[in-house]
Amino acid sequence: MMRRWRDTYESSIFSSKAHLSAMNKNIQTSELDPQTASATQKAYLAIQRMIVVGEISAGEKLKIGTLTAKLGTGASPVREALSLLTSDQLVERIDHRGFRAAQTSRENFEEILGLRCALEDRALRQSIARATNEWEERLVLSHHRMVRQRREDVEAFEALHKTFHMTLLDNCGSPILIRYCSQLYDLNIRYRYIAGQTVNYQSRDIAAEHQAILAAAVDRDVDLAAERLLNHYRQTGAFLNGVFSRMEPVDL
Amino acid sequence: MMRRWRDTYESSIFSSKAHLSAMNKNIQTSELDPQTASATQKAYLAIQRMIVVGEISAGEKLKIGTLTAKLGTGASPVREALSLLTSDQLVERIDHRGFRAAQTSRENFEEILGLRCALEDRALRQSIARATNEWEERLVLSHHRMVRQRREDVEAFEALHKTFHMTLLDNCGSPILIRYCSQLYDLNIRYRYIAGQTVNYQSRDIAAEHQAILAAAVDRDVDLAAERLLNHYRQTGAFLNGVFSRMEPVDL
DNA sequence: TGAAACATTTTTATCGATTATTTGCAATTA
DNA sequence: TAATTGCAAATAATCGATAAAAATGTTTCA
Repeated sequence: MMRRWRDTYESSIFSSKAHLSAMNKNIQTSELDPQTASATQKAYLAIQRMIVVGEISAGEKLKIGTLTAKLGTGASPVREALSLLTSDQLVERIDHRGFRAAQTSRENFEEILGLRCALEDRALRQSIARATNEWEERLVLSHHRMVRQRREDVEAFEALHKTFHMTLLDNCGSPILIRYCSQLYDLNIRYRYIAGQTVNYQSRDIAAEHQAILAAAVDRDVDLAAERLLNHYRQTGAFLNGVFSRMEPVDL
Repeated sequence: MMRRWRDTYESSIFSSKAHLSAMNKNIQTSELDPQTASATQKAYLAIQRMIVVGEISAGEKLKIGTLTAKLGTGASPVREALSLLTSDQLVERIDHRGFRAAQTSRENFEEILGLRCALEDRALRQSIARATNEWEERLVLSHHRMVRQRREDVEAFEALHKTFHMTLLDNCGSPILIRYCSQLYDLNIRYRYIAGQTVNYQSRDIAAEHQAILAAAVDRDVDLAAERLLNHYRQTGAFLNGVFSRMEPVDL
């Protein structure tokens, strides 16, 4: 019995939070349980996480030896993971000189913000234009799960937050666009971690903003949803820019 | 004497055609001569080329063993190159089942075309908005080189064609956007090769279209240049779609 | 004193071999 | 005959070791 290649890909309404970090498809979406995951997968996720949350700081050298020791795996998987992360713009490679965590800068942050707004605007509009009940339900569900999550567990919340935002877009029917949005999301989050999570989300009512975006999307009001989404990002962007202004350039 | 990391990156007006295939920065732009290039670099370029020009057909299995034999290198570089190509959407990876050349389809082609128009429009507008003499001169030069190249040498022409199109965009000041455009360009070219090079460029006067785009860019007429560029792509898109309609779905 | 040349150490890149997984085939069973 | 199971071959993933290159430190000589 010939099994089709594509059968391996599976997607479920009840997708786990682990799916997420893998949304940009550099690694397989299925098989993410610690048992079966390949060494490369584990290394990819581990290093990505370390860079995004800032455990590895910008520009830091990523020595193969150090990483193999820390991750308890060989050089090949680490190397492959780093190659993958290079494509995500989280790691820079220079021939014969190895890898390092991508540099951060004000310009880079603003580039990401601007591109994100442009691409997510497009994706959201297409997503809503192609809306189905199935998508609408997934959206409501992902929002609910995000709301329910305690804010104290930052990483858990961030995962659900990403799921919500990506669910908004994932009905757009354009896998490449989704991938780019996912990449830009991760790059952006990294700056949020740099600014410090606690400081963030103070004066604004983020929950209300999310609720409003959800409502507009469910109403299938394309313009309103897009406006609210971009506003959401731009406000966060302005807030982070304010934080960065008060930081030493070196720390950014 | 402490040498700064970034010094390795260099960019010159007189960039060679080899730069090009590497523009999406998965591999190093410098050090591309066959002597010093790393095994990974060589494998990346070789496999990318084979997939883009169709020597490796869509969906074809990419066995590590076969590739190491063909490229005369070990498994690690091949594996790393394939990982990189996965991020370029030219290769699909499935865990424990290896790699294969990305599938092609009508939807995929149209997705690429649409995204390309959206992203290049943005990039071109930014590029022109930030125009300098230096950029203008590079642009004229890249156009001249493309015009001068004999059409018979398809690969040489394609390289210069890409250089011209990417030069149009590369003043936009957004490395990530450039990278995405470069990726989409390569994905698109692949479909041109599938349609067959000879058939292409028949009834239209491509040279005139290029000339017109160049003129508008040099005049710094943002709207006109963008309109002409998108038109250029849409016409090519319509042409290819016509070709694909007459092809068996299997061959696409 | 300072810069060049050399040697030493560290680190990266690559290879060859080993292990784990999947696939295809054949035998078995309902 | 169709599905299932078990086995063997093929292939992918990973490891450990080696070769190549870069970074660092030391000496030599102007």
